[in-house]
Amino acid sequence: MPIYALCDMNSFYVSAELLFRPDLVDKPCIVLSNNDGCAVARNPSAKSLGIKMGAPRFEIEEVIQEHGVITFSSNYTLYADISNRVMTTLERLAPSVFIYSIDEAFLDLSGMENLGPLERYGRSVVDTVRRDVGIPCCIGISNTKTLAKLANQGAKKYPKTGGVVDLTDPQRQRRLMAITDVGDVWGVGRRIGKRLKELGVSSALDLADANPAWIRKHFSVVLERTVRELNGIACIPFDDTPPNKKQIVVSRSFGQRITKLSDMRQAISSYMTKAAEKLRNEGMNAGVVTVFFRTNVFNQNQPQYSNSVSRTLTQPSSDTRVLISIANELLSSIWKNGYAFMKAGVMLSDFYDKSISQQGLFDIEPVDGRSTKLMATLDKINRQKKGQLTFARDGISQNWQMKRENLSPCYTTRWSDLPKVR
DNA sequence: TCTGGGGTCCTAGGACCC
DNA sequence: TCTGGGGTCCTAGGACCC
Repeated sequence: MPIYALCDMNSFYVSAELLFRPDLVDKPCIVLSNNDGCAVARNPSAKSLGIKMGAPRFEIEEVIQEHGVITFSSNYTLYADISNRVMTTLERLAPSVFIYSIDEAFLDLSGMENLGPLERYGRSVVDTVRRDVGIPCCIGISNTKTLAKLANQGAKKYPKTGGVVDLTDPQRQRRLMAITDVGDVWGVGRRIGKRLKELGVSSALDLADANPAWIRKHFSVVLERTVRELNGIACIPFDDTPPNKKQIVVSRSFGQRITKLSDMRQAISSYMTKAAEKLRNEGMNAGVVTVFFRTNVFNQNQPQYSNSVSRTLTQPSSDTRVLISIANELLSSIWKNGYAFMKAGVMLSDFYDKSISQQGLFDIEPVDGRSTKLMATLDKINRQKKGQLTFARDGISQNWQMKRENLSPCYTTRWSDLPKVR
């Protein structure tokens, strides 16, 4: 039987911020999403004030003022760098690591149960990450990913576990599932959780004991797999080779509403610049370009308009200039005056490997080697200093840029922001 | 007034073909 | 004029995740 450990950072974004602000550790702290829109990370002290994950800022404004909650705008450059450090540490400690998200990784411990108690191993991982990177984490261990996730939640929820739970024992699994809400099971979201409860399935244990065929009939194969995983049958492969991306999306809400086509052009062009950069990082060309935008769906008093449009390219490309020009044509085709737009984005999909797609049988245009070289040079310069070279259409004024009022410095990735020791 | 962004997987249904 | 069944491919939309 396989053995998996899930290592999950505690309040990751806040923990990353507090690494550089140890003076604030005892205060309630939260990190806000883009545009300072809602709370996406809270330390325990902020959680105890009742600030919920994803709560819009205007709803918690009172609590913030009353209790002096420290708010950080999200600083993804910082979090990505700290995440890299954690993952590198984990790779040193386990034979196989699958990075699941910026703050979570599965470790494959199969065969290691003979080397001593798994719980002791888990504790050594927690201690090492804490010592080497400074970030607190919890470990859950079991025979399937879904059970490892459950174990991890137990480790987070019950302090006396010391942040490590070995859930390989079936009796222990049942005990924990009995006191876990079905909505807290990995793979059960708000909708399905509600429907399950209406049908009398209210705990994780109820779900584990449900008939898989019945679940498949009333829900889906996805939930059926969850049932089997809760019973210790691994259905979700470990998968330590991340598959190639199938689509790239760059979208943002604006700091101020956009009403002019010229502003929207700037925004779309700058999103496409980012998307094309990601695409080249993947070593891919995109065959389909999509542009979309929408007004504020929360404000039903304003006239609403949202639309999206796609085009299939005759020649897949990763050239920023080509992609921007197509995106702008698409934008013109669906643009309407008289609306206040809140959000827009671009999507690239239908990817082809660069080295293969360049010799397609039906290529009409010869492959432009200069384009590839130009883009490579551009990426190199921008890697050294972000945003050094941009496309004129990205615009200069950019008054639609997102709001980030409490942005912390890039402590670890920009020389000028390096913390100073006095 | 103020409500994130970036992904994946699955399914139902339409278009089309024989 | 009547009008079956089976297959494939594609897309939109729903649900989930962090």
